[in-house]
Amino acid sequence: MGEEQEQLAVELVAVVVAVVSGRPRVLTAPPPAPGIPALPAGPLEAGQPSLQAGLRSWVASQTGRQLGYVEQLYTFADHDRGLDDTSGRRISISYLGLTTAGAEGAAATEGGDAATGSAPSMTSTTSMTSEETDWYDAYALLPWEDQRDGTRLVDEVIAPQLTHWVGAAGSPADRTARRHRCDLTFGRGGHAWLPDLALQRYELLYEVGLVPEARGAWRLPDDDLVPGERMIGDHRRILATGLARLRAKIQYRPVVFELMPPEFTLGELQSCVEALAGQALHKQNFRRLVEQQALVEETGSVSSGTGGRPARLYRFRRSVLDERQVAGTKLPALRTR
Amino acid sequence: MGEEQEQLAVELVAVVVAVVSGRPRVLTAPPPAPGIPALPAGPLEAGQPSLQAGLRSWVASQTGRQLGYVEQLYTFADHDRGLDDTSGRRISISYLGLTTAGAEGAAATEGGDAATGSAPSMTSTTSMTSEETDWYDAYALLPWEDQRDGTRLVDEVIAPQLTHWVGAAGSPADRTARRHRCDLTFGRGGHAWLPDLALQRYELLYEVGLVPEARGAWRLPDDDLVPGERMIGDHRRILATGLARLRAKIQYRPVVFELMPPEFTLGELQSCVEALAGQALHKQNFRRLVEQQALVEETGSVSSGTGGRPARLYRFRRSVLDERQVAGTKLPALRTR
DNA sequence: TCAAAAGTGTTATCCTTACACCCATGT
DNA sequence: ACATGGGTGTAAGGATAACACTTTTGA
Repeated sequence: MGEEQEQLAVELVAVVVAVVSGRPRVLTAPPPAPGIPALPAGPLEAGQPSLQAGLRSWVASQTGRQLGYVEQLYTFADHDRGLDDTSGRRISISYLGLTTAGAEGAAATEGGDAATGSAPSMTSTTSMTSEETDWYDAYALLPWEDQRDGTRLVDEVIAPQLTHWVGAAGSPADRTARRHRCDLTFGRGGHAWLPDLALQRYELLYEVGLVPEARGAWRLPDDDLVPGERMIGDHRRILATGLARLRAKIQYRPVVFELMPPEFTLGELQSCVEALAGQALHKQNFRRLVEQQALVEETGSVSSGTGGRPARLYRFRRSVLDERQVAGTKLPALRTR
Repeated sequence: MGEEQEQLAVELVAVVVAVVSGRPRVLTAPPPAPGIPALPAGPLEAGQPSLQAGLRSWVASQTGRQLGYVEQLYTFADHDRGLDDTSGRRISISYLGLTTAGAEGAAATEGGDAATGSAPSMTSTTSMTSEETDWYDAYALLPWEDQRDGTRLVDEVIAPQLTHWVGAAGSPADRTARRHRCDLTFGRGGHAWLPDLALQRYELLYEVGLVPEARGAWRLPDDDLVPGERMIGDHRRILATGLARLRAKIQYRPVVFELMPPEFTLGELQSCVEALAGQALHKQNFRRLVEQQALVEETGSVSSGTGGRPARLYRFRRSVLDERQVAGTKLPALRTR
């Protein structure tokens, strides 16, 4: 095949998620631009036996953390990705990783390519968990994605701006198309809010220019921008991609447990799912669903000090990973608590 | 960030699928090694505004075909990918494309990155559909994936080989693990055959050495290999990835219609889904599902000469693409006809 | 004693799956 | 007439979503 291939720089980017005290967190690396957070990332190097291995080693060296579950997300490579520099094309292969925020991750799980746990870089044995500020609140970066305590942000800030954008369409047909799109992605006009559409929402905001990293003519003046901290380059887009994937995946695969400690109460499990979905769930139905599918088993002991009646402790039935390669874990999107 | 990045070659690979006379077909490019088919592929070039645009132009120039629906599949980049040469690392970004085999594809649909329809290369206006042999029968490449006419191949060829492999495990624990894996991925031992597991099945066969492209010590003698034509490099693995993705996606998104002509009967639609799934479906339920979800609308006319009673013609209700960004198209995997 | 969270029970509704049967055409 | 595929109706079972209610702790 063609031998005149363009030589390119390839970068690995990680969206590593944990849930701490009811909020999803993303692991961030020491930011190159002070004050602007960045995802852990680094160039693909020749010595790395696989993409996953490379990613693991970058995360380890930049954050002192061993990853557990990892899966490939998406490969970005277009020009015009909202990058600050104009250094030509850079290819970013992004991954989604899940851990518990507390302990160091242990064995490698799943993946896609076979990554055995690569040389642990310089930071393996010493538990050099950098300052706790490494775990960035995901909803500080994408605030509109948290719908648990009201929809004020969407109602009062985003919707009016979108309406303005709809009105500014060229033709009437264009206008209806725009309105339709806004209604769907932000769950307005009779449509339900769908947590999975996180990426579409970000892309719409970007297109409308409501987000500071949008470039060129579209970008609105600072006062009109939607709240939410920006990140380096297009890392916020990558984060939205990861969040969307995670929200979708949680509904048909038992991946939540990668975010839980070995023992947990059903309440804690529910609140973890709620944190990810950004939505409250219906308690009884959630419990039934989990039990009915035999995802967990009781440990026998109970957890005290939950504020009320002590709750039974459960552990994940690891065997379902074998039993149910595909059949699925339905943790559905209910609305009321 | 690190400036000492390794320079690498990046390749775009396309799995383009159509369904012709009840069988899924893959578009192949002029093979570099005679007799061994290859997917359309080519290096990423500087002039290409996006990955998708690059892919489209490679497919157009190698096969004279404009793509419609395109989505990113997976990025492969490990050493030891079963490549024939040892020329170091090559990164392959793979895409899944859908078309009707007959006419030239028209407008660009969906994607992920925004690709406007790129310069049509040299082969746009002239309908240079290369010889019909470009469309390779997908089940000639992955024969075990077609379960519609019996399970002889799995029962009589694959299962015995797998049993042998299970027996050759080191420890008893290893043996049960192996058996378990085989039972699940090939739907044996009481488990159902799951069409979505196409990739896992290929990977298992590769690992066991039942496939000619497997390298090194594992590869079994030619007589023990499983039937099925090989492809260049790891293109067969990429094909399996595409088939798995398509089978999964068809169940929750209305992508089948990308494979259908503008007008079709419900019977034709069903047979298309059956071809992809490699499984027969239950007629009445299929019809109800399609109608109930209002995926199609009648055109008013009927198709004659279907062998029996003339069937009503339908067309896809394009508007569902807006209405149902996520909510989904359940075309489920029923068993009986 | 009261708030807070855990946990149980029941009901209506919809979707899935399956079965049996009738209709219209070409040969 | 009969084979072939198109098309309709209906019934059983299970999963979902929503109700209301009881239990056990800490403050």
